[in-house]
Amino acid sequence: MKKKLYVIDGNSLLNRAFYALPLLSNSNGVYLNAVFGFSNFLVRLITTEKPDGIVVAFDHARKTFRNEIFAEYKGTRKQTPFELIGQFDTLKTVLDAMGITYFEQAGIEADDIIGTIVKHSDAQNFILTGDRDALQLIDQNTCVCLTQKGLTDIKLVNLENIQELYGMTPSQIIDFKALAGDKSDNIPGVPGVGDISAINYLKKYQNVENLYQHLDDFKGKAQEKLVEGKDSCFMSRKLATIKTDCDINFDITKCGYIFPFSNQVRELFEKFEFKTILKRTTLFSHKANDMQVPDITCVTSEEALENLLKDFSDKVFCFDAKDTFEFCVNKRRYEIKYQEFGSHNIEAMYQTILKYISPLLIDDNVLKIVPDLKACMHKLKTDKIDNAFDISLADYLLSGGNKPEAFKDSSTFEQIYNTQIEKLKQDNLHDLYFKIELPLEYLLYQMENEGFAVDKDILAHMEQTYAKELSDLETQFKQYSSNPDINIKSPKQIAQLLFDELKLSDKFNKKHSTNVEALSHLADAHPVVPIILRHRKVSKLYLSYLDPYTQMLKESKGNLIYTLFNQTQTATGRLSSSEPNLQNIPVRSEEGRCLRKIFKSRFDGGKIMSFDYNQIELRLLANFSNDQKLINDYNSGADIHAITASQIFNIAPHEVTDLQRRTAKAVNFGIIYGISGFGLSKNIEIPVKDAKEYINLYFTKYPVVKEYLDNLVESAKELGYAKSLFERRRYIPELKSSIGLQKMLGERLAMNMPLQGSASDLIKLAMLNVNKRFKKENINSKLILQIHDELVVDACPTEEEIVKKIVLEEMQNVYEFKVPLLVSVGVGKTWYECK
DNA sequence: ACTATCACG
DNA sequence: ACGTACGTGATAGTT
Repeated sequence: MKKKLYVIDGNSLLNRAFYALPLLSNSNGVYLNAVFGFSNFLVRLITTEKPDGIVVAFDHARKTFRNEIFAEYKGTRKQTPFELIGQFDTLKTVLDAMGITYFEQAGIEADDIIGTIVKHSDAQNFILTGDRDALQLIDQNTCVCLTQKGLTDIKLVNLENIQELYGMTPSQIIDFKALAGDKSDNIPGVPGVGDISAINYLKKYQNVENLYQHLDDFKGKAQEKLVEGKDSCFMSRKLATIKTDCDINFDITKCGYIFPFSNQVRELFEKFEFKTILKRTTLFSHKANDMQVPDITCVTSEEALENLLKDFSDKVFCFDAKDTFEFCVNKRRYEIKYQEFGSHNIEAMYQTILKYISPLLIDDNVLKIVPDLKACMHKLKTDKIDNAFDISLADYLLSGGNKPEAFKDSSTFEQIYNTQIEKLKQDNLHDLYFKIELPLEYLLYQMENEGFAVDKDILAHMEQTYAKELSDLETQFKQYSSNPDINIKSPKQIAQLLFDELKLSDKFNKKHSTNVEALSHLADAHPVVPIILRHRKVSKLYLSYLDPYTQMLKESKGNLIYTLFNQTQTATGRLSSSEPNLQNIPVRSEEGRCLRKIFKSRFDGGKIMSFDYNQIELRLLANFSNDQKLINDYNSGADIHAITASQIFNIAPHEVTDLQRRTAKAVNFGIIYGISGFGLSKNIEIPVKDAKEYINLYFTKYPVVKEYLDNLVESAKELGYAKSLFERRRYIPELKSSIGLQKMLGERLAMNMPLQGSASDLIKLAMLNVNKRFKKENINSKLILQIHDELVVDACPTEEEIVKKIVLEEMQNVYEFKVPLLVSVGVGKTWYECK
C-alpha cells in the first residue's frame, strides 16, 4: 500500500476557518476562532483518515516572484483582518507541538511549495485547500480535497472525475486562467474572454499554444480580442502556473506527526480554552493533571463524616452535590460515593449526609459556597440552605453572555468567591446578584418541584391518535418513491425525491431546501408534498411533546411533569427551560395549541391562570428612549401595532388595514431585534427597498428612538458591553470586528440586549415579589412557569380572585415607568382555555 | 459533534 | 460586493 501524505494549504484553510466560525476570543481577549477550526480539522483528519504524513505550506509575504512578472498580481486582495493576522503564528505553535512540519519561503506562495512537494513525493498525495488553482497539480499520485463551505464539506477531485466536474484536464486549469483570468488573484487573462468562451476554446484547441496557431479560425471581434490579449494571455499563464521546483528541504520521512497528542498540545489547548477538543480524552497521550492526581479523600462511613464535621470551625463550607458529594474541611477535599458509604443509592446517601450537614446549612454564620446551588438543593432535597453563594451564578453575571465555566475543585471555591465578590461590586452587579438572581434560584427550585399537572386520559388519547396518523402518513409517503427504504424524516432524501426523481422545481428555491416555507410553495405541484408537510407537523407534535410526556409519566406514580429552569444559560439574562422544555408548548396554530388541553390544575376545581406582559419590550423602548411622542402614543391605550401603522402610513388609526398593521408589527419587531432592511424584507416578503423605506418612515416619526438606538450602539462600543436596566451585561466583542458582517451583528446585539435583558430583569423581580406576597398572604396556589414575559399559576378554587389581584399588582407595579407595564390575564380549567 | 427543522418568547 | 433580523431547546439524520 502506498503511503498517504496530506499536504495542507495553511493560508487557504486558516482563512476558511476564520470566516466560517464566529469571531470569539478566549478570556484573555485573544482571537482564536480560526486556530480552533483548523485544530478541529486536524483532529478530524487524523482520526478519520489516519494519514501516514501531514505537511503544511504557508505563504510567506505578499510579494512573490509573480509580482516581478506582473506588479498588480493579487493587487485587489483585501487586507487580512487584524483578528486573523496573529492566528497564523498561533497555528504554527500548535503545529510545532503536534510535530507537524510546515514550510514557508520568501518569494514563493504556499501553492508553489505544495506543487514542489507533490512532485517530489512518492506517496499518494492529498492536497487540502479551498483554492481551485491546485487542481492543475492532479496526477496519478495526487488528488485535491477542495473545501466547499467551512471546513467540513469536502469535495475530492482526482484524475478520474476532474473532466466530469470541471470539463478540463489538470493542465488545462492553467490555460483556462490564461484565457479567462482570475478576479481574486487579479490575473488579467485575455480581456473580453470569460469563463464560458474559455472552456469552449479549450475543448476545441486543448491549450493556448494550439489556439493561437489557429487564430484564422476566428473572425471579427473574437479574433481581435485574442490578438490584442496575446501577451496578457501568456503572462497570465505564467502567473497561474504553480512552481514545482522550489528549493525547499522536503523529506517525506520527516512528515510524521505525534498522535495521540503530547502534553504540550494539551497545554496549548487549555490556554486557548478549546474545551470541546480537550473533552475528547482519547486524543491525548496523558490524562489531564487534575485527573491524574486525586488529592481527594474518600469518606466511607457515617462515623468518619461525623468526626470530620465535629471539628468544623470555619466560617465557610464549600461543597458540591452531584453523583458524588464533595466537600472541603480545613482546606482538604473529601468525597462520598454511595457504594463506599454503605448506601443503597444516591438518594439514600444524600438523606444520610443531610442529617449531618443540616446544622451547617441552616447556620447563618457559615457561608455556603457551591458551584450550582439549585442542583445541590435537588440532590439534598432541601432549600433550607441559608447564607449560600452560587459561584456559577456569579460567574454567569460576571462573564456577561460568555459561557460560564464549570467549577470542580471545592478547595478552590473560597478563593473564587473572594474574587467574585470584589468583581461583582466593581461591575455594579452586586444588587442584581443578591437581590434578584440568588433569591430567584430558591424560587426556581420551588417551581421545579411543583411541576405541572397533566390529564393522563387526554394525553393517552392524543398520543394514540397521532401515533396512528404518523404511521399512516409514512405508508402513504412511500408510495410516491421508487425507493422502498426512503425515510420521510431525512431532509436529504426528501430533496432527492422532490427535485431529482419528481423534478419539481421552484425558482425561489435554488438551494433545494425542504423547510416548510419552501415546501408550501410546492404544495400544489405534487400530491406527495402535502403529505410531507402534514408529517412534519404531526411528527413534531408527537416526538417533541406527546411521546416524551407519555414516557415520563409511565415511570411516575403521579401526574406531574417537572421541568428545569436554567438560570445561567442565555446571553441576555432570560431563563431557559429543559428536560422537558415547557417554554415552547405550541400555541401559534390551533392544532398545536390543543396540546395545552393536557395541562391542567392539580387542584380539584382549580384553575390555570396565565399572566402576560403586553408588548413589554416595546413599552420599555418607549420608556428608555423617552420619546415623548411614543410615550403619548402608547399611553393613548390603543393597539400598539395599529398606532405604529398609522404613523408609518400617515393615516388615522381607524383607517389601518390588516396588511398595514402586519407590516407595522414586523417593523416593531425589527426595532427590538436591531433593525435591518434586509431582515425586515425577508420577514414580510417585500423588496429590501420598501423595507428600508418603512424603517426610515418610522425613524422620521420617532427621531428620539433613532437617537436612543444609536446611543446604545455607541455606548456598547465604548464600554465593550451592552447592559440592561439592572446592570446586567452582555459583552459584545463583535463590535470591534473589522469584518462588516460581524460588526453589524454586534450592533444589533447592542440594540437588542437592553430591551430583552431588562424585560428578563423585570419579570424576575416580579416573580420574587409575587412569591413574597403568596407567602405573606398564605396563598396555596402555585407559581409553576415563567415563559419570558408570562407567568403561569396553578390556582386553588378559593384563591382565584386574590391570586389574580396579587399577580397583576406585582407584575404591573414592578417598576415605575412613564408608560406603564400592562398585563393580560387568562383563566381556564386547562392551559388551553387560558385565553 | 454538527446541521436542518420546527416549537416557543 | 456581500449577506444580516434577537433569544432559546428537542429531535433525527448525517459526519
